[in-house]
Formats: sequence, structure tokens, C-alpha cells
Amino acid sequence: MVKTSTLQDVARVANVSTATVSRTLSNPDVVSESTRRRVSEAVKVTGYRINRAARNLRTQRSYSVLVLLPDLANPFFSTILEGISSHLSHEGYSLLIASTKQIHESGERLIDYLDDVRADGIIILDGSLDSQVVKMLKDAPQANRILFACEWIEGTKFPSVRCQNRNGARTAVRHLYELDHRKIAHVTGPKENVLSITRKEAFIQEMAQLNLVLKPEWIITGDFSLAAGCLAAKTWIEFKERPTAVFCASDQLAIGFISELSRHNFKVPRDISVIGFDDIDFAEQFIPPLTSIRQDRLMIGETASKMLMARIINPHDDHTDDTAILPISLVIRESTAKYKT
Amino acid sequence: MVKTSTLQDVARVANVSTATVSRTLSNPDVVSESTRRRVSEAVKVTGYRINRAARNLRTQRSYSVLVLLPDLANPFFSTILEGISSHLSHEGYSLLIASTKQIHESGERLIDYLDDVRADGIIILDGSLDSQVVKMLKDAPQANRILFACEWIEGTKFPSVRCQNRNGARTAVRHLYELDHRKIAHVTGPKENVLSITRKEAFIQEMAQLNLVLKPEWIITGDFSLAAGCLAAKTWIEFKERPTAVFCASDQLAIGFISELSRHNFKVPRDISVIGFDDIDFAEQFIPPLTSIRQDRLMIGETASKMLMARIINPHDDHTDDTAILPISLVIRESTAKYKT
DNA sequence: CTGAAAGCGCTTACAG
DNA sequence: CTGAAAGCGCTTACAG
Repeated sequence: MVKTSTLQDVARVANVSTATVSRTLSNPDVVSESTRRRVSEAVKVTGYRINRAARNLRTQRSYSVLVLLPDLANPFFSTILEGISSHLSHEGYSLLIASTKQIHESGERLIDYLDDVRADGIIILDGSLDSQVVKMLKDAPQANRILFACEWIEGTKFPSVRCQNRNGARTAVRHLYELDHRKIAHVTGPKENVLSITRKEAFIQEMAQLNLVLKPEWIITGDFSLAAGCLAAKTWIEFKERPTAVFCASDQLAIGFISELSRHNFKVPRDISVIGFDDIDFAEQFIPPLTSIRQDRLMIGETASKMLMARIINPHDDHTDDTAILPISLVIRESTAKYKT
Repeated sequence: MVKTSTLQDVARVANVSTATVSRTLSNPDVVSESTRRRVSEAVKVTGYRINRAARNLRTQRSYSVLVLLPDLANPFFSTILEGISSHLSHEGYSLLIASTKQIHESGERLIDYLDDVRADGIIILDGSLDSQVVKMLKDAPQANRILFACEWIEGTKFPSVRCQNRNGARTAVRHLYELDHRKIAHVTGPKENVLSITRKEAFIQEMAQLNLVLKPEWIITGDFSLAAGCLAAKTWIEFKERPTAVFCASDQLAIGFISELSRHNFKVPRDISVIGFDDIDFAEQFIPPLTSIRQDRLMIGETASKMLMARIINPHDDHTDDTAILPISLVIRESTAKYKT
């Protein structure tokens, strides 16, 4: 270990007190021009770097934000992380990450991150936390430094950022309708998931509004994964009366679905039109290129970070409009086509 | 803010000194049975949580590791992160992440993370750092707390973890050879990238060993991305004499390649056999399912984390065997097939 | 086995 | 505009 220089060292060189050095660094306007110059010089000479552990202890803040992911290995989240990270680093904050699984396995409590000055706030990307954990978070005095993104927990007042899920599902149905499809199936996400439920409800609603027949078995329960998409395809193949189009609650589902169909010599969109949700990077390169409902994941991340930072920095402000709902858009590619009798 | 209880509070309740509480918590064997019980009780009563900022200042450690990614939005890295994260959390360490781009934009120096007690070590997943930065890292007194994973920097002595890149490339060529392909192309990663170079050299070497003709234009420079794969496909289409098989230096390249071919009505493996590298999740679900050289990304992450931790905890030990090279495996799927005249 | 005490390197209210 | 001083909450060498 090398000895790095401290505020003391700088103060000595600049011939001022440590208080003055500290002020020069964090609030330069408050010191005189000449002092500022002398201190800057001394900082350069000594190669001074602030010791964050010391600052953190003194200010009781960590200048870090924790992002909790349900699953680190899911590429859906990487762009969201990018958005969060870019805003945080701009604000001089660090990004800490953890997965729900790990937290669970290690027996740690999420709230401890806030308690023990590891993080100043938490962005949760997992709406399926168990109710025990949610209750603890809700009741915690630091609850105002927790924010949900993408997913959220029904019946709680945590601020959250998400996309227009209802609008997305309805747009998907309408797109298929306009291509003359009348028998439309839906592959859902995990059963209890808030996104699954929201998108499914909107799907049902739009189907009704368009006066389309919806057989109960046409709603196939999945779980957002490639594998569930494959299973759903098998279900579709078994149908006596096959829907001519399907709205999948995620692109991974859609890709798995199409992939499995092709193994049974069905072709998309010849035999069925398929639309996904998310517009992940692979959607465009898939064969056929996937029609999808696009979420701006970068913006979700940035918005989440901004909203959380506002609460960390001004905890007593009124943060009333605490749900940001970001627009989706329909990206039409080649997996959906006009229905031909 | 709520007042959380401190060591002092616990000490008061247990009627011992703060020193004893601290010892009970960090080194229980050294206190008497009865003290241990009393302290544990007091911890429970007070709901004590250690203040990490205080511990970090006192010990001059952060109990965190920084992972530097070239690009947060690249799904290739998520599983590696999972491996790192799971090991770190097991050791009571936190995971900090940053991207090369951000570091660059914010003007921060990587080494500052070590200097200012934000991180105890750094895992770098980016072998394309500019030479200025590399020089600074090499010369830093904390250089022994830096480790490379996946990629590395030629001519430096940083410890590193990577897969058998040469063996992977040669295995790919041999697989195609055994399927009777004799004209084999190669799409490389980014020109200066150490993985690109290593895999390309091994490719050339194996081609020679098998006495195969290799026209210079059959080596197509790419950059690991889907888009570069598309471009490479266009190049292949233009060839007068088309290779019957291609080894792509990444799965994303392979997927882009196949995708573009299909837009021009070529089919894989009918018209050309394609093998990728990495075996990312999508490889299996692609149409056709992609033959690939598999890297165990979870293990890369775990190994990297373990090696780095060993250096952090025992900085003066002999860490001689400081390069771990992990095995690859050939995963045969449907994008490669017997060559038929 | 335990305690008194020093000190990690900052920030900030207070006084001038 | 600046400085002296307290103190954030721990850990650890030292003494007993």
C-alpha cells in the first residue's frame, strides 16, 4: 500500500486549514480567489484524491445507488442498466448491483443496504419480491429512497417508472386486427407478474372492444423466456382451431415460439403472425425480423435514476407525480403480415 | 432519517466496551461464552447494523470490487457478471459496475477507484483500453489488485482469466473439416482486439495444418456485432468462389450473417455451414439452432472473482499462476452440416 | 478475556 | 472569508 495524500497534506502545502481545503473543493464560491488558486496548486502538487470512506462516514451517505435485478443473466436489463449508470456517473454516483436470488441466498435484507450506508437509494427491477420483503420495505423509514422500474408492486405507493403496458398490448392487438386477423392468441409472462397481468387485461379488453371472439385456451400462460415460447408453440400446434396471430408478452417468448414452429415446419408469417414486446436487440436480426412493441429501455433507466436522485437529494420536497409512464411504439417488421384466407 | 443504533448503544445495553462488541462481531472466538451471549442479545434488542462507512474508513477498505465493462448493453457480459456477483456476495463483498465509455466521459481515472477507497480491486472485461490508461494501471502501486477477464492486454503481467481461444478456433475449423468442408472463411472480431487476433491466428494455423487453401479475402474483418455479421454475409455473397463454411468469431456475428443470408434467399446449412463462438443463450433458439464454441461464462466470472479476492486478502502471497485458461467445448447444432457436392 | 484510548480522513457549525 | 475543534462510528494495538 502506498500512502496517498490527505486533506491535511494539502492544507500544509497551501498553508491554510483543512476546513478551507474542504470548502475549496466542495464549494469553491465561498473562498477567496487567491486561496482557491493556492489550494488548487497544492492539490496538484500532492496528487490529492478525496478519501470517500471518510467523506461517507462524515456525511452519512454513500454516494451510491443499488440496482436490484431479478436475474443478472437476463439481457433485457442491460440497456436499462446503461441508462441508470450513465445518469448516475454524471451525478458523481456509483452503481452497485445485486440480484434478488443473491440477496435471498445470503440472507441479507435489502433495507440493510440503506441502513448501513452502502447505498443512498435502491432501484428495484423486480416486481415479484415476496410480500414479507415488500412489507419490510414499505414500513421502513427509508422507504422514500426506494423506486421501482419496469415492474412495480400493486397496492404500494413506491414511486415507479414503467412503459405504457396497456397501450402496448392494445396497440399489438390493433396491429394484428388491421392485418385482418380475427383469431388472436396471447402468450403471457409469469402468472403472478404485474406486467403479465396488465398486458393480459389490456389484451382481453381490446379484443372485446374489437368484438373479437376470444377462446379461453387462446390465452397461454408462459414466463417471458425462450423456453416458454417453445412450449406455447406446441400448444398452438395442438389447437383444433388455430388462431392466425399471436401477441407474445415478450420478445423472448416470440422468438422461442417462432423457433419451435420452424422445427415443425410451420413458417412465420405464412402460417401465423407473431408480435412480441420489448424490441430487444435480437428482434431485428431474427428470422423473420420480429414485429414488436418497443420500450425505450435507456430512457426507463435514465428516468428512474433521475427520479431517485431527486428524492435522495431533496428528501423533503414534494415528489407528488411519482409515477412516470413512458411511451411505447409499434415497430413493424416481417413476423406479422396480412391474413389471407 | 432515523437514528440507527451504533456499537456504543450495543455496548451500553450489553454492559461491555465497544471494543468487546466489535470483537464479538468480527472475531467471536476471542471473547468468552457469556460475553458473546450478552452481546448477541444486545445486538438483537437494539437492531444494530454495522455502519460500513465507519468500518471502511477505519480499515481503509471498501469491501467492494469494481467491474469495468466495455459496454453495459452487451448481453455477452451478463452471465459473467452473474458469476462474479455470486462469488463476491458469498464473500460479503459488493459489486460496483462501470463502463469504459462512462469512465472516459466523466474524466475519471480508473485507478482512482482504488485510491479513494471506492473499490478494493478491479476486474476489467475490456482489452481495448487505450495505452495511456494501461500504462497508468501498470505503473500504479495498486496494480496487483487489477485483473483481466475474457480479454487481456498483450505484453502486460496483469493476472487474467480467459477461455481457450486458440483451441476454440481450431476446434471450429476441425469440426467443419470433418464435415468435408474444404473452403472455409472466417469473420473476425474488431481488428485490434486481442480475442480477434488470437482466434484468427489459430484459424490460419489450423487451416495450414489441414492443408487447406485459404484465400486472403476469405478472412473478413468484423467487430463481434450483429451488424458486422450482416456485412460479412454480403461480402460472402459477392465472392466468385464461395467458401462452403464459415467460422464466425462470435455468435452475434454468426446470427447476423445467417440473418442477412436469409434475406437474400440463401439457407443455412444448405448453402453454407456456419459456426459461432461463445454459445450465448440465443444460439440455441436461433433458426437454425447455431453450432458454436461454448465458453463457460459463469465459471469465467467466478474464477475471476476468486483470483482477485485472493490477491486482495493476501496481497503478499505468491500469486504465481496468475493466468487461468478455461476449457471450451464444441456444441453441435443445426447450422453446420455435411458438405454435399 | 476485556477496556481505555487513539485515530482513520473527512465536514461543518460556530466564532471571529 | 477563514480557522479551531468536534465528531461521524468503527477497529485495533496496548496494557492489564
